[in-house]
Amino acid sequence: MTTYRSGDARPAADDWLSIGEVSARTGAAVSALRFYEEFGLIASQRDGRNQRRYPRHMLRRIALISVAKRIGIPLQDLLEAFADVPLDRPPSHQEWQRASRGWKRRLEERRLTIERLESELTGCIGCGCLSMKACALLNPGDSLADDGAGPRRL
Amino acid sequence: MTTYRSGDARPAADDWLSIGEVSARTGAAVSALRFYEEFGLIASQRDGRNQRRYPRHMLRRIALISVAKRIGIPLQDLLEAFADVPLDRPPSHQEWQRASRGWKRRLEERRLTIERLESELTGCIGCGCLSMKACALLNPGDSLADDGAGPRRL
DNA sequence: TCTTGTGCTCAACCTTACTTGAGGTCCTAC
DNA sequence: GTAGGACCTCAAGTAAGGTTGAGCACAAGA
Repeated sequence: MTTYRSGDARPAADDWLSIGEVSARTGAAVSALRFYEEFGLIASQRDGRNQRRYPRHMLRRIALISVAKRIGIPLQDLLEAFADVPLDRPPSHQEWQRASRGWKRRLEERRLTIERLESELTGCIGCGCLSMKACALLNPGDSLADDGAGPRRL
Repeated sequence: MTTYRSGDARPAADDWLSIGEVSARTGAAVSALRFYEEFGLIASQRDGRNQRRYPRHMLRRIALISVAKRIGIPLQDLLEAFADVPLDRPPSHQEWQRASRGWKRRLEERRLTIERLESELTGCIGCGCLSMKACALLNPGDSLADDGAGPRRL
């Protein structure tokens, strides 16, 4: 992984960061940043030497991408989540708010799935009933056949 | 996707299910079940015609795998999570409990990450401060350089 | 002048988690 | 007796999310 520490390179201008600096400050690999750019999730401008320069507001965007990655949200979804957040200038308060509402919806869904599974593990397996039929989470479509030989008690 | 409806085939014996039946009852594709078996996550016996037969307790295991998949837990992790749950017989109450404790730890970690991100979106972006420096979640390593041109207010 | 550091492009490769396809076996029904 | 359905194996393909490597450019320092 080619990740460079910030300080190895001087900023070209005060408000623009090199790819190495962005990598050091966000924890995203240089190659990942180029990949995100190609994917359309982030954007950069080029300096006189054809090197990428990132405005500071891109750091927040990249940080959000990294967090989303940690919890397994696909990049395609991020593209939609960021749809109304501009790439070419610092987003306004309203723009972030609009985007964050979409984010929250996605996060909430994910959290609820996990919470259901957690309570299943406590309330169903934990209690020892081991019932497949009674378990709404493990039978999402509720479409079990009921042909005999049901759940067994130990 | 080759998923068969239960009822298309008759069970060979009351307590053993064919791969098609298991697929219909768990929602997992037939090809996925074969893959899980090769991976070591599930197991089957063969009947006289070399066809897979699954004991009923395997349904629960597969259901848990499907749920874990929905929340993005890698199969490798499941292998560890299931390490002490036997494949060859219905797991005992204690065995499920031991395994479920490991599960709960993993789930809790994931849920906490999501909760932190949710509260960030409300408390930080939502409030409009847009502060990169003050945001613990977006700066996990807390390793930001502090070279001027800080977060901007709108 | 030569090396080192940072950056560039493009193509190939990698891992995870499966799916698809080719070619074959049984069994049942028409 | 042949068609169809469910199953088998093994090999190859796919999509996501990158990483790695080759080959090159430019700038600064020893």
